[in-house]
Amino acid sequence: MSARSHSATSGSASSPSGPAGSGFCLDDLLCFAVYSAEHAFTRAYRPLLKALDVTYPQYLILVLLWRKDGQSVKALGEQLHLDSGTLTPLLKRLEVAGIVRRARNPADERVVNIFLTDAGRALEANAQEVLRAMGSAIGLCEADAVELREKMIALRDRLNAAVE
Amino acid sequence: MSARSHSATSGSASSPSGPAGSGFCLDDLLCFAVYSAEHAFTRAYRPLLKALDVTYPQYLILVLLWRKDGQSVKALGEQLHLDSGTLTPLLKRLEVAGIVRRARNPADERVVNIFLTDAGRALEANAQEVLRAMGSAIGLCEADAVELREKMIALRDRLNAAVE
DNA sequence: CGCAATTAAATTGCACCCAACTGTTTTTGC
DNA sequence: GCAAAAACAGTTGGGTGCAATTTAATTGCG
Repeated sequence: MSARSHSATSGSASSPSGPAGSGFCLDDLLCFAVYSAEHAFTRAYRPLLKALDVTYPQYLILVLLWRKDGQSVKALGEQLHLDSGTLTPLLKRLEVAGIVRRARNPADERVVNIFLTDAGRALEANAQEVLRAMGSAIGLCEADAVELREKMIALRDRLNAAVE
Repeated sequence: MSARSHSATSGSASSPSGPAGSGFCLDDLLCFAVYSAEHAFTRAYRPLLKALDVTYPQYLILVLLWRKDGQSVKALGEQLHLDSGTLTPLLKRLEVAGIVRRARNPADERVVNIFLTDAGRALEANAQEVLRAMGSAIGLCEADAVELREKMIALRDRLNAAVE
């Protein structure tokens, strides 16, 4: 008898707006709430990141590198939950843009380490402005944002665990 | 003096795991929590939806059509926050799969209405099983799931409002 | 009525994301 | 030592998502 909650059954009284059909409402689904919030974040970031000339996933890579430079493709992938099929072309684009440098690890030729260029490091200053703008767009006090973030991380980890 | 919270400043004491660098930690960012939770949902749905032979965005379209058949491309797009550039090829794939039928609206030839086929309607029964499995993977009681969902929807709407 | 503005889909081009596979390099098990 | 297994990045192909443009149909205003 494990957890059995739905948040998304076709439940009797949960859809005040439903005009027709037998199905459930999209806004009843937690998965859709997360799906559409994610798109809203991407949309909100887009104009801000245009100033840095990077996309949102590229920005997440930069966040990791600003914190710790020279990480391997695998290490970056584990933190973002992305594999080389996504990362290799993305990192190549960052390299072409002059933001990172890719270098085989001499001690282990299987590994490629990613290093920020001077230009890549310089972007961090601009990113502070992005953070500030997003903080105000989110429109939550610090405590509420932290609580929501922790719940999302916990949800993510449970979902990942359920897929093994 | 509008809202000014970040949930994501490089804040003093928020990163217990931080080994290096000047930047902030990825898990400190609410946007990343949502980003990775969304991917976790997609990953969790993938094996379940494989039984129906549809992808996750295709499933969301079906949820809308099960509720109300014959909606226009525009109507579907407004509910999913997607435009015709995404929907047209997706709906064509559903049509090729024999799940929906696309038909120009005789009353307004600009509009294309999407109708479920018998096969498309038949999938709804299987979807109940998907819902049940996701409910247990989410691992939240109904009340917590509803609360989290409402907070995500509110966050999404604030973000969308911030982009105009 | 007639034509400009608007609306709906479709198209094009680019970036992301994943599954499946390939080619090296390193580690392991004997 | 050396062959099998594992690890890592890269490649390919298909689906998603969005900006910008195009085409066709409708509306609205003079």
